Amino acid sequence: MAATKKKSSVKKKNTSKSRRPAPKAAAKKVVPKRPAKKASANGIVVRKAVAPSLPRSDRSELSTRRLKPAGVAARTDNSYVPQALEPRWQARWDKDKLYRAVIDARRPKHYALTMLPYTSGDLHFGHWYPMGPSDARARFKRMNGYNVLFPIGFDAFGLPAENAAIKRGIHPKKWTYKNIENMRRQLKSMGTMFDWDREAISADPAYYKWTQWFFIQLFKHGLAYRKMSAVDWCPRDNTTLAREQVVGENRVCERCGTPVIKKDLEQWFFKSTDYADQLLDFDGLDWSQRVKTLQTNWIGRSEGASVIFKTEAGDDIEVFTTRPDTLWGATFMVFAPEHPLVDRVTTSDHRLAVDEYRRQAARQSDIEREAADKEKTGVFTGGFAINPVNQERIPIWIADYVLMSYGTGAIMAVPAHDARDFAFARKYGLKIVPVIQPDGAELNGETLEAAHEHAGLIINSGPFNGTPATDDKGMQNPAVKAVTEWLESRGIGKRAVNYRYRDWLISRQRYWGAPIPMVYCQKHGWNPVPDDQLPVLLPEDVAWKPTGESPLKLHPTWKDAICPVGGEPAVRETDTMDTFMCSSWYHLRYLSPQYDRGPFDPAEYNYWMPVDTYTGGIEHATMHLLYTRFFHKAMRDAGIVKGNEPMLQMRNQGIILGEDGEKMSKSRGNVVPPDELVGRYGADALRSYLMFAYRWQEGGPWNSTGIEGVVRWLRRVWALFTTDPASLSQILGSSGRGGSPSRRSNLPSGSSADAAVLKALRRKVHQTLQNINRDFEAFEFNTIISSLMELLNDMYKARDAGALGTAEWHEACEVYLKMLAPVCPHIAEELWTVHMKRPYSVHQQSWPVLDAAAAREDMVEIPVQVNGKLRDRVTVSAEASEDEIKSAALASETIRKYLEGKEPKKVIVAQKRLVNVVV
RNA sequence: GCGCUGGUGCUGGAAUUGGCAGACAGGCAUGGUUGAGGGCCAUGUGCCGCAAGGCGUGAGGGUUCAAGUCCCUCCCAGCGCACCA
Repeated sequence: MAATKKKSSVKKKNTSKSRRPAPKAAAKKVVPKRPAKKASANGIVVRKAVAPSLPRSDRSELSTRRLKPAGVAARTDNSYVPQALEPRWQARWDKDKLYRAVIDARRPKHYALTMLPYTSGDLHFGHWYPMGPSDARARFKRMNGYNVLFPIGFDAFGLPAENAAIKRGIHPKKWTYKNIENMRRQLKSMGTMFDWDREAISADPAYYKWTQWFFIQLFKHGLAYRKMSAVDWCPRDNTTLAREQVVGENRVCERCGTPVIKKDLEQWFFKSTDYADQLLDFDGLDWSQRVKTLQTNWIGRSEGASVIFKTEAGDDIEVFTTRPDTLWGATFMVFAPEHPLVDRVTTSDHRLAVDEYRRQAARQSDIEREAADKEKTGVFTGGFAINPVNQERIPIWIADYVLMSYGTGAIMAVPAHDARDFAFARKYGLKIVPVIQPDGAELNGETLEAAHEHAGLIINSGPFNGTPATDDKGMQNPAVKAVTEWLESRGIGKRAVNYRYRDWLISRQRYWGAPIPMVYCQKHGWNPVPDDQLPVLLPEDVAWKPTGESPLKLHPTWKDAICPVGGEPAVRETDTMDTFMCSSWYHLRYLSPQYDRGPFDPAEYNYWMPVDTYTGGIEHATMHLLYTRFFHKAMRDAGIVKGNEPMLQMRNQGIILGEDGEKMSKSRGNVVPPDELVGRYGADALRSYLMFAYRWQEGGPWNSTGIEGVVRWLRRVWALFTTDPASLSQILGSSGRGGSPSRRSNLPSGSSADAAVLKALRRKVHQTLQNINRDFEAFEFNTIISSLMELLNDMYKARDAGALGTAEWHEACEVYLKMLAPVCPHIAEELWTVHMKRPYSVHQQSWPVLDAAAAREDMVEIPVQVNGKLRDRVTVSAEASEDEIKSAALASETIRKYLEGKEPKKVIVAQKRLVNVVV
């Protein structure tokens, strides 16, 4: 995925909080939280030693009352040292190919996909944050019996790599592949279950061969075309950009923030607009409303009518309007300055002014021209048009608020009911005729102060007077519908739909990308390179610094080719493809990265596709996520893939900000380097902290003290499972299967726990399991960790109450480590395999089965309210009837006191969970 | 302007379908353990109040026995789109 670097300001949380009195807020910003501690250059607190602090946790354990006599003084070598055990397990899993995913028709498949990283050099929190939890969830699915494919690869082509390479004077290829090596190591250090045998790199010839092949398929199906047009050009990166890569009010380059300019160029486009309506259909997609809305707005569909006006000379002027019901109020027309009919309608006495205005408009940048608050300007052409509904002769103006790029470049202006037209009419003294009368008002064009853009009854409109018009645009508006049908019956207009969406511009005048596999000859025009000549290799001996010309064009021989049709000398296309083309199909390459008879092995496709869950950033909503949907639909129509959508379920994580609440960036010095944190706390701690500290969809600022919480938790986990040799032997002793939970282990236990303690322990275990099952499915990772913390706290209490050595204790330990395994794969493996001596690997165990009956409470504490206010609680059996609960509540002395002898008006027993007494 | 999110203690955040607001952590405070420091353990910690008690999920209203949750109006913040006819 191409890295998106948006300049937009970063989200600030807690609005209500930021409204607090200024001094406090200011103080909060300035005063460091931990004044006494030394901070390193990157803002991370430096402890005395980078290595884990020594066997402290153990010692603390020893100091607890119960364990003191246990005679474990020699245990100091047994502390939790993630730095030692994590790499050991990673190597073992790797060696054993533990996470290799192969087709297995007997098991249900689960394709878990996380957005592939861009090869920018270092893994940062932008990668950890989505990948850690995605990995945990993939592991959860795997333990639940799914055959899980969780692949990874690298988005390796593109501008950022090329720019970085230029800056350093290294060849982009060298730079990129060096980064990949480093990133691979970092991804492994996270303890992820990626199937490395399926790794795919978009800059490998074996990969881009098929990217090129897909281009040719699009071309063959009429979906790739070349067109001369005014395209967005980044003057700094020296390349064209897709509409989607131009962002913000100031229309800047999405990567470098430079304002883009327009340039007339002949470029390759994909006809993505053919799929506009299908892309608006999210049926069957479990995606967030946010992404669906972003895509819907981006496509910008509007329904209305196209209406044919005539010039006095008889030329047709087609306009698009969402409000054909206001046609009778169209008192002038406005053309975009570039409109082809401008020359023909302009009269000689207005030519000078018109030409001058057009020159000015052409000189202005898009930014100036599109500024919404700019006062509208325009000039009269001297020409007139005939309104087809009432034969009125109306003046034609040109103005730069009408865009050639939307609709037809000409509009009918209805000043009485459109704010822009109104402003224009008032400024230039044009006629204003109201055609929609709001309830109880009498609009007058002379005195109207603002356009009336709301509902009312149609007036001044011949056959439609009296028709009610609503606020709705499109055919939901009865007036629009009626007028459109009338226009159609008379042949002067028809129903029409317009989109904001543009075709996808994919040509790039840069070096580091997949060459566009097309050849041009004078006789046969543009033709695709034959399949047996793919890939069109990207040459390495090229001066790849951007000059504005495609670097490949400057190569002495590369562009020389033979026309595949007639064999004449021909020229290769020297532009490369937008990297978003590479990332539109990477999920398919993962299926069979070595396959060379097609982009993917059909057998793999049939088993694994579609993607079941997709995770990644929302910043790609109108880019990658829209492109890949378009790509899939186009390839479906070409018969290459199946189904309507490539990714069924998607969840988007938020962003981790720097500790100062600002977006992490090197220049701000607030970047938190994951490698350093792994070195200090271990991957398990980092994984679980990132899950615990935020609502995953929200993200938030990094907090270097907050991580201490999960570090403590993991030390306590370690301590519980390792400090007491008695518990260890008993766990081993009862580890044979078939031990019914209620049966005591027959090993010497010294257990003093009573049945209630054990029952409560088992209840808590299964309640936790129930919650964790639910939370994994719902991507609610923070409560998974807090549930595990809660259970651990209860296990400590149960241990202190003498639960050690019982079957319930054994079950709790086993279930605990299985639930911990997806979240903290290393510590769970170590405790499971080494300390509990259970069969390697914990990651190949099946998920614990929920005992719903055990999770149920048998005595419940029921809050009793009087008039909705909590006054007392009564404890009743979970089986108690509503009547029994009611009498128990009314028997309470506290409640009787509140009743003051009166009879309650009403007593509500809510789902056996609460009693409310109404007096 | 339009659209989508969201607003809960000092902080991050919990709260299945409307049913005990503040789980779990961080921070802070007090005590214990320790040669010291760190670590660990225990207890406390929404706000007001001496207390009884009252108040409390952005603001105001409504529905309901009961509202963080549903409805209406508004405010604030983030993000997206934006002269789109």
